[in-house]
Amino acid sequence: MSAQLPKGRAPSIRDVARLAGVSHQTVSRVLNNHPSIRESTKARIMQVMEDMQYRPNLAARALVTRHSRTIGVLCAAGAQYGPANSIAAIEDAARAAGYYVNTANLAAVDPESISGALRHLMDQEIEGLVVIAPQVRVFDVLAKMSMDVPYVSLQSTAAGGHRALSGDQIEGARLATRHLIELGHQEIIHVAGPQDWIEAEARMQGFLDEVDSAELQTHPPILGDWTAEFGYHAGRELLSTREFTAVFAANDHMALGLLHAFRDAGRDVPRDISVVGFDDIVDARHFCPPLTTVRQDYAEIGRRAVSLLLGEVDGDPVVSTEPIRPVFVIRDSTAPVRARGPSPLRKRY
Amino acid sequence: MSAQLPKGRAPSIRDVARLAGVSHQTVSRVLNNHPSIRESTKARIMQVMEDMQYRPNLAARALVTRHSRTIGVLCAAGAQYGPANSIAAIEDAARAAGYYVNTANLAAVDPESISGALRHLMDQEIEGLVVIAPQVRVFDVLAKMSMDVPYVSLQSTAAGGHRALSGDQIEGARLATRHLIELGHQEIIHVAGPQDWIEAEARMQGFLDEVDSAELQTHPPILGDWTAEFGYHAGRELLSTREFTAVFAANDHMALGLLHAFRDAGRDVPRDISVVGFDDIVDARHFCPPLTTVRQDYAEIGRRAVSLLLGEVDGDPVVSTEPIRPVFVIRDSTAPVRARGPSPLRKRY
DNA sequence: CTCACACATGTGACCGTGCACACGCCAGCA
DNA sequence: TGCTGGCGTGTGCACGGTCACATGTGTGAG
Repeated sequence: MSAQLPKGRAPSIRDVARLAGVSHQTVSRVLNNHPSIRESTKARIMQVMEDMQYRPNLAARALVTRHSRTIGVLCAAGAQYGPANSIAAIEDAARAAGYYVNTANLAAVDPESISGALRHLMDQEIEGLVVIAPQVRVFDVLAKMSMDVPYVSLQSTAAGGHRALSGDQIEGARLATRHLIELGHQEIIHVAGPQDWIEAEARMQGFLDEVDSAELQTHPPILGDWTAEFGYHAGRELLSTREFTAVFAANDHMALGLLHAFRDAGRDVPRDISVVGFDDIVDARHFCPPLTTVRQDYAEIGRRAVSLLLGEVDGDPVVSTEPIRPVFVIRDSTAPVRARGPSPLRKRY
Repeated sequence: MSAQLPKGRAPSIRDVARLAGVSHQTVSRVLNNHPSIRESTKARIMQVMEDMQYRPNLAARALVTRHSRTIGVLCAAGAQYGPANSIAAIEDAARAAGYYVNTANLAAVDPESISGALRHLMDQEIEGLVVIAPQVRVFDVLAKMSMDVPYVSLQSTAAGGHRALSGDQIEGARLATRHLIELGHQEIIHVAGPQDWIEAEARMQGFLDEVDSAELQTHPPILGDWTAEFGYHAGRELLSTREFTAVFAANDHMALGLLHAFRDAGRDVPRDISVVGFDDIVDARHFCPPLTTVRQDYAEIGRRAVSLLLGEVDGDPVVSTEPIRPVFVIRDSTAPVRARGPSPLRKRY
């Protein structure tokens, strides 16, 4: 039997208190499970709450405690593979910890929209912030705004005052590059991401490191925009202007475009050209040919971000910052370089 | 010169009022731009707000008005192409209208997590809800929970008490199917989505409608799970058990898997088999071959959802429910059926 | 027997905002 | 002159929680 005293309003702790024959404060203590409450009282109150379908009013609680139990997510490119997966994981982990998540997707990355989105989040009195906006620019704005909540950035490098969390981009890129080198490739082109993306920078760094340590000639990387469309045009361009036997693309989408361009030009992958991607998006294994790539566990990164942030919020230190190692996945888009044959490079040997 | 009276606390309307030499209520009136305020007073108060960097406290406002200016998004499969794009658009549109968005991603679709996520959203006193969870099951739970806020569902059919918004799935499927029929295909297989997805159902319906009206023999559709992986296995299976010249896949990912399977088996697309997808994901034009598919404007659907919802919330009726027509995109994965040649179907003619 | 001290509970103020209502003032009208 | 009514503004309370402090009760030590 449910007793609903108030008509339109949802029941408050005072309504519960009245029915349970206690003061509102005692009810509050039950909610915050304060130690010194008689077990029988507690049980009775909880029963009444159940009956009335009582749900605490978050706004009221936030007003007085100045804690919203909400973490904010600032995200550029929310529809992209990595971010989307991280966000889903973040929400899941946060909800499991009793936290709410509020996401602000950046439509553009000008300072105006960044600070707008940030204010939007701060208005909610968020207690922590996850930034999945791997452009350098975003952090400049962030620095200016003197954030008074802890924040964690994903897919970027650590900088003043916050933690950064990401797969080891450099290591991933080195794995990919080394693989190509071990297959005998000497002329390797890197199709990178946009210059101001921190991830793009790291992947390029890994590539250059590895090429250097193998003492190969370095080709200037091509700066792309992550899209398959760009990969396609870059591929066509490359075929007519450069000599190479392998391409390392900074993500799988661009790799897809490259495959397309090479196919259009009648070049066989991997016989004529080897291609490596990055991310291991779910579709990558069904590309033509199935793509050799570097797998990143974006969901894990999201989960870690939450536990790091919540640890900081609740005071726990949390030090499990063991790197998230990328996994190299070999499929059919890479093969040993051909010593002979109608290769575009034949004339050089 | 910024005058900050309170030390730790953020300034409240009373702080602003004190500095401006008015009562807190007058400040409140400025915030809610009440008509009868002297222009000079208003200007002075706004100046003080600026100086103090005043930001209204949403929790306090929500507490008293019982309006949070937040809309909730309940979402299954948030990392999928369509939903991710819709969500980004929803957030954008909502923010532009001064609303906040709170997203709850469903990890699983059991009644338990659905109602949990829903309660989570209701706790925030959301004023409207967008449901992007196209499984029938979700709506059963929703119906049971006697929602007291208006809600709009995306990618599903209208049912009791709420509006539904989606691209015209049936029309899209008919376009795809008709295209194949016009190319002369008579043995067309449909690889559908999961049975309990409303979209999957609609696409299948469109397919069947069109096949019926062309008086072709109907093949039983194959029920898939939207993934490329499934498409791949389905493709292998099909080749060994059925006779057909074309496949209509209920989404692009499954189509990708099909392409892969056919390629592996040495069948040429589109020469031997035509394939049509659905969604026009950004990568589709770089598939091998570039995929003929049905484009859906998920962002537009998201935007419409917001304006519909906000119209209902604010009392405006808003009737612009002109259907969102899908666009059929012809690329290279479809071709006229071959009258002769080493087709797997030759023996039937 | 009394004092101190935990335990279990109650009382009242306060968080920042909006709302209902009251107030003073001035204009228009009978 | 007095009454009405709108304008611009102020006063006090309510919203639903939490916090600081007060209160009453039992229990063991001195």
